[in-house]
Parts: sequence; C-alpha cells; structure tokens
Amino acid sequence: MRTEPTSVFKALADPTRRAIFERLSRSGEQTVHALTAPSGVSQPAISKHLNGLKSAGLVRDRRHGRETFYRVDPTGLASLFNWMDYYSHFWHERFDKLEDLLKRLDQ
Amino acid sequence: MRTEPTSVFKALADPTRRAIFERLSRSGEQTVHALTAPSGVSQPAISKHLNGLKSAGLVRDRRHGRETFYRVDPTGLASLFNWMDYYSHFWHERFDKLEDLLKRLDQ
DNA sequence: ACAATCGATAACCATGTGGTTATGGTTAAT
DNA sequence: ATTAACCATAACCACATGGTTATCGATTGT
Repeated sequence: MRTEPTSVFKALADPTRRAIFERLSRSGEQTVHALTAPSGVSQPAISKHLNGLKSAGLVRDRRHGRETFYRVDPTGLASLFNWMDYYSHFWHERFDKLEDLLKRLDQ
Repeated sequence: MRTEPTSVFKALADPTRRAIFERLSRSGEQTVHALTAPSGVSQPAISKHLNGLKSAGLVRDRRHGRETFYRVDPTGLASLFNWMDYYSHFWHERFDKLEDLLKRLDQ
C-alpha cells in the first residue's frame, strides 16, 4: 500500500480534531450537535474539523433527517500503521515485532 | 506514559520534515549540508525543519567543529506508538495484536 | 593572515489554519 | 402554517507556517 500519510498526520496534529476522533472511537457514532456540546468551540468549527477528518479518510458521515452522524473509519489509519511499521525497522532492528516495542514503551 | 502527541504529529505532517526524518532513519547520522543537498529547499529551511524535529524529540544533534550532525532519536516516537496502541483497542477489538492489524492492512 | 565553508538566525513574505459570527436550507415540532 | 433545531457554508480575522535572501560567528583550509 504505502500511501502518503501527510493528510492523516495533519488531521491528527490538531488537538480539537484529535479529541473528536478519540471521542468517536470511544463512544461510537455521534451527531454534530453531540460533538459540539463538550468541545468548547462553535458548531461551525466542529463542522470544519469533521470535514478535515473526512477528507483524510478517518471518519464517515451518515445523514438522517436533519442530523448528521459521524463515525470512525478504521481503515483510514492504514497509511499511519504502514508508515510506522516500515520505519520502525530502521530504528529498532532488534525488535522483530512492533508489539514488543509497544510493550517496552509502556514501562 | 500517554504523553501529548501533538508535537510529534505536527512534526511529521510536513513532507519535507518527514523526508528528513526518513533519510536519517535509513542512512544514519547526517550533517545539515548533506541533508540540504537533495532536499530541494535552502539550507536555512532545513535548519528550521531540523529544529522542529528536535523540539518534537524526534532527532538529536551533535556539534563537531563547524559541522552539526543530526540523528534520529527513536524514543521520540513513544507518544505516537502509545496513542496508536491505545486507540486501536476501540477500532478493532477483534484484533488482539497490533501486529495482526498490520498484516491485514498490507493485503 | 586571509579566504572559504558550515550552520544558525534575523527579517521578511505569501499562504494556510483555526477560530469567529451570520446566514440559509432542511427537517421536526407545535 | 409557523417556529425551532440541526448542520453546512460564506465571509472574515489573527496568527502560524514554510519558504526566501542576507548576514554573522565559528571553524577549517591555503
């Protein structure tokens, strides 16, 4: 695959946008209204952030009446996983599994 | 740990900066001069990018005479690994290993 | 001693970005 | 039929960002 991960890195570089993504990951599908409430920014700001996440392939939307539900698209992180997996070889050849690295970093 | 990964995401979101990081990963320690040559941008631009990577904890520098050598600091990616590991639980509960997810995404 | 090289910094510029308020189009509620 | 709610878009603003050229201090080479 090896797709260009720039858009994904950019989308996740903003704390507000990452908070939206994390909330959708934890709590599942949410309306714009529900995402706006605890965010501390205006509804148009949330709409723009959601559009950014959508352009990066990280979320999908579903219209139902006057509401729009957003949910995480897990495949959107493929480029990120690929990038980290690919370059981890150069940093830590001694780790033959990414999982091992994760365990060590947790300590 | 669960440190704030914003600075790392930001640092890697720029293609020029990511190219520098990737080159340092592949080829090891490099001077600013060596990094500037194939980059397509000016030396001050490279210096600024290196400073950004350094602030994010992704590289370290070593002065030797009039040259400055930069190298990857592998621990700088800890927050990124942590973030991805933590949230991968919410996306794909059925994957009990991150490694499995990587394999599937490669197809 | 003098000249050249390396790399960081300053000053500047164009563009991008994250926020706002205002508004309009749909849909739901009264 | 009106009114209210939901969400996207437009217009705008302040600031960040990625680039440039000019320059300077420090080191190396002649």
